[in-house]
Amino acid sequence: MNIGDVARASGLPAKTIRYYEDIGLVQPLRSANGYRSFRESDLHKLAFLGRARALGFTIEDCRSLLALYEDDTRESASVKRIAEDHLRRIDEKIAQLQSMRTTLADLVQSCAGDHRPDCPILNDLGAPAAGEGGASCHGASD
Amino acid sequence: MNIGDVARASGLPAKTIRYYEDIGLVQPLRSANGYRSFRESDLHKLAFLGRARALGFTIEDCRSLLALYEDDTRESASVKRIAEDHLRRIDEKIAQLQSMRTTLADLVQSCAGDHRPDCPILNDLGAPAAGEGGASCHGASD
DNA sequence: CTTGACCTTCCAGTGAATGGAAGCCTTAGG
DNA sequence: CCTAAGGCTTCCATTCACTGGAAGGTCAAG
Repeated sequence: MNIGDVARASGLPAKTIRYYEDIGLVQPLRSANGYRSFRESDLHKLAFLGRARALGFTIEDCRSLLALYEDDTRESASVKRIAEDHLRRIDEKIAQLQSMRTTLADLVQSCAGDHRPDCPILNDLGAPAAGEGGASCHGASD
Repeated sequence: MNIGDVARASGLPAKTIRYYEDIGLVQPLRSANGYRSFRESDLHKLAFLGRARALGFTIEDCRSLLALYEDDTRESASVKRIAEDHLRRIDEKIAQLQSMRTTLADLVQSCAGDHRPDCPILNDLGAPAAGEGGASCHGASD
């Protein structure tokens, strides 16, 4: 299979597949013409990677998961640990976003959104109201 | 004020403040020795930026918000539009993370996490169970 | 022989910083 | 006067996971 076939079959862009080869996640063979030649097992790996990435695992997590997947002496505890760590990171992210969301929704709600310049959103960003409802949300945004 | 003072006062790392100058968000003066010299108004802007970033606004959003902040002929509708768009993006992100979370929590819950190799998490990533609970979560992860 | 769809490599850019190296400036102490 | 510490400067590289694009080789159909 050439890269285009694999892209269609796995749902991953060809660019991404090349990138995954670059960083050593898959090692397709090469045909005489220099084209990548993917085996079934490569396709299977790529599908695995696609699903793991869709669940938000980092590339390094994916590398570990793939190694465990191919290791029949693995302990499921190792897999679970990675998944639990990731779950925790997701929960943190959700909490952070929800905190932003609360503050932001308040601000949006309080803004008239008309032709006049008065704006509680800008007021808050310029100098958060002491005590209640300031944009005092902590933590990075990404 | 030198950059260190402003960093302490605004809570932003000096590196970040230099970066904000680089991309034109603040324009501190320079002292004879080449050091950046921040006015009160610069500090105020940086505090504004810090709060806007903490709410997850992008740098480009911040640039627009800052321009509106300094424009007394603004219409609050312009501000509200930016905030509403951002709120929508946050909601999308939360929804996406929650969908991941649901699938992942199911998988984690179903994994024994012991010394044996059998692992529903890897099984699912390797070939999602048809019908129910596959890692069929769509959309990018960042 | 040409066209068009593939494929290749390499380089650059994304967002929003962050880390580090190499080197000037300033101030306090000896 | 010399030195050491700490602050400041610039510039370059790195992060993460791709993505876009240029320049060019390959292949099958007409």
